[in-house]
Amino acid sequence: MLSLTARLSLLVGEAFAAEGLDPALGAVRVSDRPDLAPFQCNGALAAAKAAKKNPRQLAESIKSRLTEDPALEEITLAGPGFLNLTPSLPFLEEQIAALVADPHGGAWKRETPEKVILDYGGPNVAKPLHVGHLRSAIIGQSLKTIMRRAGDNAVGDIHLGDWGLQMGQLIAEMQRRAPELPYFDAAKTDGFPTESPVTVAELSEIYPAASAACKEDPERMAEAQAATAELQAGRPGYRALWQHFVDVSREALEADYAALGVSFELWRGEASVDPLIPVTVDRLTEQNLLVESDGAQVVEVGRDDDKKELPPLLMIKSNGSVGYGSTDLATLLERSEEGFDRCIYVVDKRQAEHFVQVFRAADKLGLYTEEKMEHAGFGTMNGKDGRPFKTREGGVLRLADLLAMVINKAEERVRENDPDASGAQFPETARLVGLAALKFADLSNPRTTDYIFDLDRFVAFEGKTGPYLLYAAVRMRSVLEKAGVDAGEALNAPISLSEPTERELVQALLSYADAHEGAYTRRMPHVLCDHAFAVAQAFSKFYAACRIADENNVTVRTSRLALVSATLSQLTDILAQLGIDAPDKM
RNA sequence: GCACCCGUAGCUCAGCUGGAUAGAGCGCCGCCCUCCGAAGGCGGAGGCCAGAGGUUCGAAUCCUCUCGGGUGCGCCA
Repeated sequence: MLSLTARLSLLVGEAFAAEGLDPALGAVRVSDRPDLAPFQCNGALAAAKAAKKNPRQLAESIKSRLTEDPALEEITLAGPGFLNLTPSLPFLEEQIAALVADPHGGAWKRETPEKVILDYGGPNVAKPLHVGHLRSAIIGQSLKTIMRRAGDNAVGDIHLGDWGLQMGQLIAEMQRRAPELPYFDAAKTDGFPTESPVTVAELSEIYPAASAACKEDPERMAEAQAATAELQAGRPGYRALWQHFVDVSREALEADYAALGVSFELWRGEASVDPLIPVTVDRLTEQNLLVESDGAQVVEVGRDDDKKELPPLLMIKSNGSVGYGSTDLATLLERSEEGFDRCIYVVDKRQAEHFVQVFRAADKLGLYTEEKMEHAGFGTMNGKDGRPFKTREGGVLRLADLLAMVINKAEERVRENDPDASGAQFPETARLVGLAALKFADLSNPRTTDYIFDLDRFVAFEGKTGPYLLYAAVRMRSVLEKAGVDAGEALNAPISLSEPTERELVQALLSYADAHEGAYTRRMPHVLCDHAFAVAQAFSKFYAACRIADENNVTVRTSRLALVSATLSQLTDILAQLGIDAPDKM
């Protein structure tokens, strides 16, 4: 449904149109001066500039067209031509009633839903998830849910990193450590053991060792590159060993993502498109897009108007192996066969140039035009030194460790707060509170900016935090329960407004569509976080100022309960889009 | 070297399709539980929006330059 500002914009827009001006000038927004009026319209200034009229005079005529409108309690003129608007109580009551009746709960609705593929995984096989993966997973999951809420058919693909040099590094390292394993017998073509020779835990030790060895020793690097090429060429022993790596890693990853509440509809990886690489290469060749350069096969993607020379997309490396440029392009070919309207990559923003290369190559190949593919890049979590976050020991913080810390802290807090210490629900409550803290702390930062990772902030439970939102939701549920209202059901009683805090809460609720649309179109969950916080805050003020369940006047009581019910339902809806579940109590 | 991003309150950050007195949270000071959950509410102190020019009736927001920080720039992903 339309937000309150959208409704008011229509109204004021008509007045502008009646003056022979662009109705878009009637755009109404939340006021900078809430002391004067809750809403304002600055269109008269812009209109006056274009039409070379006196802004104050113009605003005056707009005002006179609206003074009698029943939707407005007051419209005043200020300064050079600002219009200050106060919606009338009956109008607000009518709007909140419409919101309660709205089948979409006041959320924004896309006119033409799209099929969207979101790529927000990208974890590497053999590497445990660390804090760097948190943003991709949480933002991607949130965007997916936000888009679904708007009506899109959105699916997530994990896009496992299972096909590049790191696989060759692992194989080469294993070969040095255990050359007697059958996987390294080049003559052997089948009958490999079904049991993995390594566990995930072992892999997570082997990988960094292999990576470090390659970094300092060119000979080791050469071995790894050779192994990568052979793996990709299909050497049976390597493929068998690789499959074990993938299987054990996937099992661990499934558990890790499940613990985070992040899901994927597609569990594909770079390797799964390997058969499509020759197809992609053929197509590129047919269209004369593939050129030889320094022994490699590349696609030129630079343009004359580029401010900076863009390197070509590397399709086949000089040693015959393929990298992520090739797998990403082949993946787009695969996805194009199933069809999508939009493909969004939720990946570290430092990859921006890579995606420009891939998108341009896909465009040249005729798969999709560039604007159908987006790189929704996100900023880095930095340490206090302004550089990518490292633990005190200098390593990366594992996601599982971070989760455990946050949940432990939440459990301490949950225990303190429970006077009768019944305790049965502690672990689950603590898990929900901890997850909410973690997710909100991350999502409330704008997607694109880097931010300082502060552990204390991630485990904070006061102020603008996930637990604050949960606390508000829990109190709403508690009030409804006390009054004998089923919290799960919408309470369809008329809402009438008498107190200022009720009015403010209603105004907050009626801006849901704006926040949802903003979060959607900008791919910015933090916009929704801000709205959720504003709603929770408006509720807390209302709760502090007004009696609800124990209000004597039955009409007022019923109205307030209905307002609480509407608030709870909206807050729950938003939390779901942030990937946050609320406990019953906390 | 070239390109991109950032510099807003003590701290962490919003606001940036130009509009009135620049917001939030934390921290700090003071107040509020004989009444629905104080993980809460109310009030207060705290800012030449990095600096300098420019465009405009109007600039944190747009343009230029300077300083400071970050990131990226083909065979890692």
